[in-house]
Parts: sequence; C-alpha cells; structure tokens
Amino acid sequence: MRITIRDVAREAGVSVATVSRVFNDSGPVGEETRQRILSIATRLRYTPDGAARSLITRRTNTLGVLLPDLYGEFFSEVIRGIDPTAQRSGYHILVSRAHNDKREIEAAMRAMRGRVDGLVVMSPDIDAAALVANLPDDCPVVLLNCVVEGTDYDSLNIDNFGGAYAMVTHLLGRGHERIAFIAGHERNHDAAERLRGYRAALRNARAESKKEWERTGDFTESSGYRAASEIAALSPRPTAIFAANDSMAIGALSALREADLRVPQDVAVAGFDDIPMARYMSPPLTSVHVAIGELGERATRTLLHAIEEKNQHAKVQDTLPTTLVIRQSCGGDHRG
Amino acid sequence: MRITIRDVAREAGVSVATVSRVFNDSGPVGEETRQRILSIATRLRYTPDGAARSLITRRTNTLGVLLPDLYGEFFSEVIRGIDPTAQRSGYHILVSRAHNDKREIEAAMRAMRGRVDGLVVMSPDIDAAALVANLPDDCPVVLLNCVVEGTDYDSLNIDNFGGAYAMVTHLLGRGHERIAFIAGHERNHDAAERLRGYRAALRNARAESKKEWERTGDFTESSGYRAASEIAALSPRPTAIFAANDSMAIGALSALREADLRVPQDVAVAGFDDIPMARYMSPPLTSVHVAIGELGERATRTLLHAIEEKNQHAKVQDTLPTTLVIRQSCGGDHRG
DNA sequence: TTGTAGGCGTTATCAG
DNA sequence: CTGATAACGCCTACAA
Repeated sequence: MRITIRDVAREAGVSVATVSRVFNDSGPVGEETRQRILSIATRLRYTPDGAARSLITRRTNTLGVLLPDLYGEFFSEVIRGIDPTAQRSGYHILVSRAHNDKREIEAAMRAMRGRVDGLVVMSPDIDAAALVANLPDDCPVVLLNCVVEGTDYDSLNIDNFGGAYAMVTHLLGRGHERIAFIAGHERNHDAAERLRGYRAALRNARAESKKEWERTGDFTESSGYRAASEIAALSPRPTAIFAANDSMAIGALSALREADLRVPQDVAVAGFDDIPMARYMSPPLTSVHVAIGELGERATRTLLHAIEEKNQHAKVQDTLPTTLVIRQSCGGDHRG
Repeated sequence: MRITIRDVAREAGVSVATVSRVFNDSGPVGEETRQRILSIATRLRYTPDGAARSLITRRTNTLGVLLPDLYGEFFSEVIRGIDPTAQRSGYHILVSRAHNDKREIEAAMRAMRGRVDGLVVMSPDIDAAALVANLPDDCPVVLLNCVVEGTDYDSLNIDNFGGAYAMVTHLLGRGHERIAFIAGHERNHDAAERLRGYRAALRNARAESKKEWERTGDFTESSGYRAASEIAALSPRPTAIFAANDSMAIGALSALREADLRVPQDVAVAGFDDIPMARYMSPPLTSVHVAIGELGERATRTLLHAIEEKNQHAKVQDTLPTTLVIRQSCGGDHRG
C-alpha cells in the first residue's frame, strides 16, 4: 500500500494542508511542527506522488528529448549536456528515440504530450517545424539541428557550413588541388550543409571540382571505408579526402592503409566532429571540432527559459561555432 | 486552455465515461458513437492527460533508467537496446545520470519514485542492492552490471571474468609469455572482474606474472596511452598488452606507435567491448565482443516481466556471454 | 499558525 | 450500450 500525505498528517496529528505546506514551502508552519512532520515523513519514506501533484500544478518537471536513431558519441554527448542542466533546475528527462520517419516522430511527440513541460527535438532529416505543429501551442519546443524556416521556434544549429568551408580552405592553403568529399545522406540536414560548405569553398577559391570526387556515405565507418576505396582508385588520385564525420574518416584511414597509401604523404584525411578518439588515430585525425555537449546544454537552457516565460518570449535562432583542429592526418603542424 | 475529456464528451453529446471507454477499449461502445467520438477527438487534438490517468491507474507507463556518468558508445548502445523494447510495450523511458556517488544516486532514485513503474539501475561502482533498499517494495528493479549478492533482485551482468580469461588464454596460446594488463578503476565492478580474469588465466596456466605488468587506467583513451607508454619502457618488455576496454586499447596503440614499436610484431594489443570502431583501427583491434544493445534489451524484458508479475516472481540473475574477436593487432588470422 | 473543502482529468463501479 | 458519480493524491483558496 502506497503511503500518502494523509498518512503523514495523521501520524503527526496535523492536517494534510500543513504537511503540504512543509513540502512546498508554501506557507507558514511552526518550526516545531515542521520538524516533526519532516522526521515522520522520512521515517515513513513518504514522497509526494508526482502524478497527483502535476495534475493540479500543471507542471510535470520533466523535459522531453526526442532524438533520431543516431549512434556513437554524439548521442551520449548530447545527453551529457542536457541531463545535468535539467537536473540543476529540478527537471527530469524523458528520452525517446524515433527513426527519421514522419509517422514515428509524430507518434512519439503525441505520446509526450501532457507528460512534459517542454521538448527538445532533434530531427535532422525531416522538416521539424511541420511536425511540431502537432503540439499544443503552450508546449515550448527547442529545435536541434533541424531544418527550420522562419522565426517561430527557438532553434539551435551547428555551424556545419562554416566548419566545412574552413576545412576545405585550409586544405587548399596547404596546396591540395584535388580534394574529395565523403558526404552523408543528402536528406540529413547536417550532412547537406557540410557538403554545401565543401562546394562553396572550392567554388570561391576557383579550385577544380569533379562529380566523381563526391561520394555519399551514411556516417558509419564502413561507408567511409567503401567511399575511400573508390576514391583511392581514381586517376588522377585526389590528394586529400574530407569526410563529413569522423566515423567515416576513420573508415577512410583504414581503407587507405589497405591500399598501401600513406597518410598524409600520399593522401591527406580530415573528418568532422572531433570525437575524443580522433587524436588517437594513426595518424592523429585532423577534424572540425564540435562542442556537442554544449549543444545540449544550450538547448536545455533555452528550453528552460521558454518554460519560465510560458513560451511568450521572443524566439531565438542560434548557431554553435566550430573550430579547426589540425593534426597529422593532413600534414599536421610540421608541414610536409 | 487545455482540452479535456469533458470537452470531447460535450461536443459529442455523450458522457465522459463513454469517451473514456473509447480510448481504453474498456467496454462496449456503439460503433457509430465510437467513430463520432474519435473524429471529434482528433479534430480537437485531444490526448488523455497522463498525470490524471496514472493517478487512478497507478501506472505511469514509464521505465526509469539510472546510468552512471559513462561516455562513448556504451551509453548510446544501452539506450538503443532499452528504448525500442520499452516502446513496443507502450512504455517511455525516464533517463537519469548520476555520478557514482551514493548520495547522488539515492537522490536520483528518490526523484524517480512514483514517476516510474520500474527501474533499470546501472551502478558498477557502488553496492546497488543497498541503494535499492530505499525504493518501495512494489517497485520492480533490474540491476545492470552491479555488484549484487544474493538473489533478492533481478540482475544482469556481462561475463567480464570469462571474457578476460579467454583473451589471456588466447594470447598465451599464441606464445606470449609476458602479458601486461591495463585495468580500470578497481572500484568499478566490470573493471575488477576483468582484472580477476586476467590474473586467473595467468595463474591457471602457470604463466609468469609481475606486479609491474598491471597498470591502472580509467577507461579513457588518454589513460590507456599513459599506461602503454610506461609498459613500453619496461625491460624485458611485455610482448602483449591487454586493455580492459577498447578506448584504452586505442590509446595504447597510439602510444606504441609513438614509441616506434610495431603492432603486433613487437607488441600485441587486445581490448575489451569490441566497439564498432575497433575493426577500423590500425592495425584492426582484437577485442572481447560484448553485445551491449542486447544487455539493455534483456534488462528491459526482465523489467517488463517483473512489472507484469507485480514483482511477485522468482528473481533471476543472468550473465551475458562474451566472444573473442581476433584481428590483426595480436597477430590476427595469419599467425605471425 | 492551522484546518476545511473543492477541484485537477481520468478511470472504475454501479445503475439504468 | 450508456450515464452518474465516487475515487486517485495532492494543492490552495478561504475560513478559523
């Protein structure tokens, strides 16, 4: 049998109102009474029932987090940014994964409705704004890495374009004239932006570009491996390979090694994300650094703010900057 | 203004009871009435309020997941096993992270109380059974990778001992006589078991063992790097290094490369976990494979079962087997 | 400083 | 097949 506020009240010889006041600091209570109630409550192991409380409070103290079926470091780092931030403000997080399927995501959002005070939605493939339209107006939402037009929603994106642009510019500066690119799915927003950055940098520098230098992978090591194998067989062979994420870059390193090509002497390699493992690759991997944890943290802060303001605030679209991390896989510090 | 079951009932000209029956299949409703209610509900975008529902149902349809501050693939893979399994049975997951600090974990568990129908607790450092004692008896719990004695709780562990034992035996079989080990924190249960497996295999084979061959890391690449650097400087130098997880093994590969030692000719390297990236290392990393996703999935199944049975079932302690994956970092298939 | 009582949105138990 | 109505556990005016 679950013990309720009434049990505590009876035991303490007071009314439920007084016990409630103690647990919410919501009114004056005699110091002696408060202590008695508190000690009885812990003895009875009483904890207010969340459901009952939020029924009347209209607050669940829970943040919904909707993530795509991503794998690897990205997932854990985002959560690592979100959870502590939420906890500090007294919120729990309800996590849900959904494949990038419109129906599935809508189902997930519907299921969250009424169970959360706000939502962080990460859906790099689908037009998230359309999905979010299913939510009640009073449920604050922050869009993470989403395709979003207009200023109706708070949103946070990575500077994918800028990061890719900078990396290609760097490679050009090192004298590379044939730079290949391993892209992600074109439906994926991050992937598309990185590809756009690659193309723009080549175009602006009036550098050569060829269709066959662009290969498409799916962010996994194996797809990077395959793409790099194909690139290595081209002639003339590109002198640099830029992969749209580190996992694919690592797959590429593996493929080049098997093709008996030296990195960076024969082919330079660069990745995107700068996962912790990047620096331990052989050779250490040059990459575009993304502060994934900070992404989660900032999204959470924005969401908490929206909740405070009852969603009546000016929405803000923000972009998280990226930085180049130059290591030996593209020649490193000691120019070679 | 939030729309409730009453709004739907009024609009449809029926009582709330009927609407409720439609949404729960909990009684006979005229087909025509049902359709009318359904269409009105979707038009009004009505969704039952979770709080109110679970107040009377005594079910939250939510599973709590308490994880330590782990990072990398492990985290995402566990969730990847848990979430779909939970979703299929109509459950959400409430995720909480806690450092391996007794107070913090207790706080997290207290906060979950009343908000979840069951709990998956992963706490490899602390005696979880003691912590769980704080929960009400009627809240089913599954312990993941926990130090647990007795049979009072459902629990699931990785065969850390067996995996380490098998790997060391394999290395001995390849002729290695000086095998070093990079351990994890000794407080960590998984780490401790892997160390125990290493020692037992050496002892049972009457192979030499030295205190200086055992180094302690913390499961990060950098700690593996440091430990391997030290090991490389020993003389006589060990001919094999077995790291308690892949991240440390990868750090070790990096250190050996910088010390101009060839892998596997000068020093063989093996890891534990077999993360996806392992096969793309240079050289491809030999490892002990752990089906992390399956770990999450099985834990969830067990928990769902416990919830069905109202926790009145016979508790089961289970162990997930591991398998050796031999790649080139320890000589590979082509014996060398 | 404390108690009383109404209601939050649902489901469940009865009658009809 | 359908409709009242009493819970569920808690918060919060309002009254004392």
